[in-house]
Amino acid sequence: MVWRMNEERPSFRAVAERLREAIKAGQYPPGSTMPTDTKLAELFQCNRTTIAKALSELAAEGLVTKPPRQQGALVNPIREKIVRDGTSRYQRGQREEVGVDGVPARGAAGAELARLGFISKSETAVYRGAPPPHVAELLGVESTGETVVVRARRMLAATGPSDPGTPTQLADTYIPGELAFGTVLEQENTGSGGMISRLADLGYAQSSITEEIDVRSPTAEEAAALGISPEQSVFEILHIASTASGQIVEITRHVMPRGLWKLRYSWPLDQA
Amino acid sequence: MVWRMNEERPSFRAVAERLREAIKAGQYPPGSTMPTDTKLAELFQCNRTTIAKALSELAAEGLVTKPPRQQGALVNPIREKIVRDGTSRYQRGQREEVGVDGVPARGAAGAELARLGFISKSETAVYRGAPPPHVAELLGVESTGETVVVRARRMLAATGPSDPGTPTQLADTYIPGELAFGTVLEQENTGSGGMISRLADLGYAQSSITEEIDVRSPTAEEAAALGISPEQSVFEILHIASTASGQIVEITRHVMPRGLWKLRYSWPLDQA
DNA sequence: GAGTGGTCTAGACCACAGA
DNA sequence: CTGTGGTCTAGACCACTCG
Repeated sequence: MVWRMNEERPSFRAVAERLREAIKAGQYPPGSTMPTDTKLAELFQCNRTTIAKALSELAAEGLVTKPPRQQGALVNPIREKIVRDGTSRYQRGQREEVGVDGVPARGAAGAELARLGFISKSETAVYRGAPPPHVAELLGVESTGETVVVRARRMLAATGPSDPGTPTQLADTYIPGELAFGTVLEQENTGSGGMISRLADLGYAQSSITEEIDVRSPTAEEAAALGISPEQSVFEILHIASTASGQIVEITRHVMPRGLWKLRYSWPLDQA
Repeated sequence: MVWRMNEERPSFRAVAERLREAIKAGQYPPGSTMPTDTKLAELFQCNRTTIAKALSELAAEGLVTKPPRQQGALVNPIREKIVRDGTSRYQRGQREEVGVDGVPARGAAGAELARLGFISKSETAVYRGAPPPHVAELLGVESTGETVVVRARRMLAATGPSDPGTPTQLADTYIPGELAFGTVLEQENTGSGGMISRLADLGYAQSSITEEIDVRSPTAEEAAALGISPEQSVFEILHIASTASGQIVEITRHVMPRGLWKLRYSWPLDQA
């Protein structure tokens, strides 16, 4: 037997590194399928387990995904990270470009995707329900029954109209029922300026935003909906919008694969 | 042989879940050492490899660390996540409480740590050097030679003066040499108000901030310096400070274990 | 010298997918 | 049906640490 001695780094890491380079060099282009583990194991002269561990590293980085029950890992079609500019995306100028909803489809996110050569797609479901407990507490509603309007969106990046696209984020918006029940906010399409403008029309103009950012492991459902491997962690951004009087009128929970995004915030300093 | 059939979830995940609960229940208290893999394997009636995979999950979440060459995983002493409030920590009110440097030791971060029952410690090294390439580009300096003043800090949370503490973040600040060479910015202690006030004294008052947030795998050095397992990802926050004229006067790169922190940003909206 | 964690292999079983 | 990936086990070696 050949003994790979102290090669300074474990062999599964060396395999991962070689695969990483092969992907970057274009040997396995974006969107393509990699050889099966068995073939890679032959190629690298090692055990299938070693290949699996190496691919697991790449999956955690978001470079590839391993769709369940499908042969060969999938190379992520999106190469550069998408930038989410928190402070500019909700400003007036951006909002006017907004497409179907408060979170812009052709606005900030759409522009960033376009720069990378993708078009933005989204699926929306609107229904009455209850928010998760920590959201319910912030909104001051019960976390059971029908206390809020939920606007659940799934957003994707596609190379063209016929491409089903790669999921980029889940965004669930919760609006207290007393503001939203029976209003246009229960319609899928909220018109020009989106949800934020409609809330303003109803007398709930947003005046300040807080966003809380956490990184955690995805639930099985999230991993499936985002088409990522469970070893890749996700951003969870809790977007909290308040009126000038301090009332919280809307909370959106974004869940995004950590390998796909970069976040950016800009703000002026107090002049002392 | 006992065949664990389709138990709905793989056994390594079940083991991870039981260990997670045992830790939360206080069976393995914060800061303590868990039994060796071998003993856990006996306890759970499974192979050592299965235990290793379960512990690897917990390490990725930041619940435990597996220090190299030490027996038994270490339970993370810090239970709740520390909140880093990006928008408030650099405002004047916070900065006046600042201890030894621009990033507050007894300021914002110190207050958050105190709330969790910890005290803040830090180590600082100041020297002339070159920033990483992407930072050099932003600063408009070369990425070789001695082009900037580097203020490298390592911050820790400790339970008391005698506790060496748990590393919470690395923060490297880069200031262009033409601003900083020969000034008080090359001293370890920059006095009241910290680095930001000294830059203002020198005519480079900061007027706006941009922060870019990325989540990635740590380098081996970072994992060692932060005392985390390599499977846990880290936040990399690039903090960019500009003057009113748009000149970038300081860039700080924060590297923080993702399991230890939550980020928060707040800002007012344009009134349309 | 024993024990330990990290690594690697060989081999096995299963559910499932595609031919 | 075969092939595949996910999972698990048994067993091995190594570098290292601790008595």
